[in-house]
Amino acid sequence: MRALSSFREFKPPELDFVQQFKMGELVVDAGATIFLEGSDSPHIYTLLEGWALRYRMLESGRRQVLNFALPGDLIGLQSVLFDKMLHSVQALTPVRLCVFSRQRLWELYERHSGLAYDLTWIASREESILAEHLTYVGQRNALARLAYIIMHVMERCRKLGLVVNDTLATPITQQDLGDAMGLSIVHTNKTLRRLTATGAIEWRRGGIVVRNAAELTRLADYEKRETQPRPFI
Amino acid sequence: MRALSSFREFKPPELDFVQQFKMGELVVDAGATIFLEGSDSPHIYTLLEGWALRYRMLESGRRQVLNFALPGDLIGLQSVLFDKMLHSVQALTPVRLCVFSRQRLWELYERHSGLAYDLTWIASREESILAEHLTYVGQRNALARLAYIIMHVMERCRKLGLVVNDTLATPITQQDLGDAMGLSIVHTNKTLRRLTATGAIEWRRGGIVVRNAAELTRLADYEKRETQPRPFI
DNA sequence: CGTTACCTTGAATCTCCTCAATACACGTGG
DNA sequence: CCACGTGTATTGAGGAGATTCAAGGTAACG
Repeated sequence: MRALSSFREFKPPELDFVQQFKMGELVVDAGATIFLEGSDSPHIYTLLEGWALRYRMLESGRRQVLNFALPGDLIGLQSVLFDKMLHSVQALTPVRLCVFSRQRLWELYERHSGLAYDLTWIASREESILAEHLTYVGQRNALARLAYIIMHVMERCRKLGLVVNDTLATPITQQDLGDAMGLSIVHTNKTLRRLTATGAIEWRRGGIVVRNAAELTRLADYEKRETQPRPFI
Repeated sequence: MRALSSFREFKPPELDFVQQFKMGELVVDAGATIFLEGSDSPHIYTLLEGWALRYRMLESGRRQVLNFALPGDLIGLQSVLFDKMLHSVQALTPVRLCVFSRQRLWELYERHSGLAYDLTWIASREESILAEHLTYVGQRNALARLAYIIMHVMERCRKLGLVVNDTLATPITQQDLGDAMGLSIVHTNKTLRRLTATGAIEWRRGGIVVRNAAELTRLADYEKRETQPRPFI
């Protein structure tokens, strides 16, 4: 419930609306497909707990990971705006979802302009994340790409309190990282070993440790672009 | 004025609002920067005439072209939602812009839920275009990437009536294409020559001719994802 | 204790990049 | 009208980075 509100305070009527907007909860197994590209679902979700993956599958068998979905993330907005989903979403762990009705979204736009604004904001933030990924995949080498995507995930998880002792427990595999940054699994592995060798991070089965955050940022050749949301007045 | 409405019919009150929402027109020279990354503008625009480029510049001098802006496109929504632009926008030709006030956007959300919905829709469509670009840059080779980006531009321009006799007059350079698809200028050129040699397209100074659309689609290894907007009820 | 998913490493190959040089088109000023 | 500068396109050569193929190794799980 608080998931959506991670970036601002709700007003009481908004909270009421969101509360009755909620249709229930759904729990899916690890590995299950939450949305299939091309499908048309009557629901949208917010992720309450667990990890998920947004991706596009090609006929060749190749996969482009678009982003990771974390608690608080809205999933399936596209199936509201378009007549079908344009990417798939898969659970990486057992996942708990909050279910909303697609129908009642019209009401949201008519009665709660603040929440409508938030939806535009969410869509636009997703866009800017993809823009950043695209910039890395298009313009940087494997080492910088992997350093970046690890930074990106760590940073988001840090804000959610999922990072303890600079350690993040995550179901992400090297295959996932490679598919996100347009690298083969072999090159991903070799580059990840190089990255570990610098002492910036440690890669473990089921976890990532950041040993030297400054070095990681440097290796990612990261140019900070801090943004603040502009609140709805 | 009709630019924004390219995808649906406006209701009379919405039309009224948009009409008085407009603050005037702005004309900029070819090469001028419309938005600079990191800046904070009190205006947003729609492109009425001409070509523009959305891109991110890196300190290293490399550039990632995110997308091309065409007549009807909204420019600068990010400066409303965030406290700054996260990419730059540059005019490729002399450009005519319709200027709107950022302030009055709140009004739009409060009084015209249909238009608010449209803004979310626009943001989400931009996201899905970036997802498709990312998929190409991440998963396909130079030939498919270039075939794709040319298809993409031609398709959008076709809908705007800018393509006559399968020919598009465009200010896009090989450098632009390369920066969009993450390829060096040299490799872009060589691959473009190969693409021309197949007979699929013809590359001219200031123009692209599609000689064999089916072949171009095949070379792009394109998997069609037709979408319809879901109208606001 | 065997199966499965994930990680690791070496070798050969190829795509794509950088460097370098040249050609072509267009506009400007002498 | 021609010389010149500038932005764009073209081509060759050499090399770095990434891919594919192939073969193991390791941890988790029933």
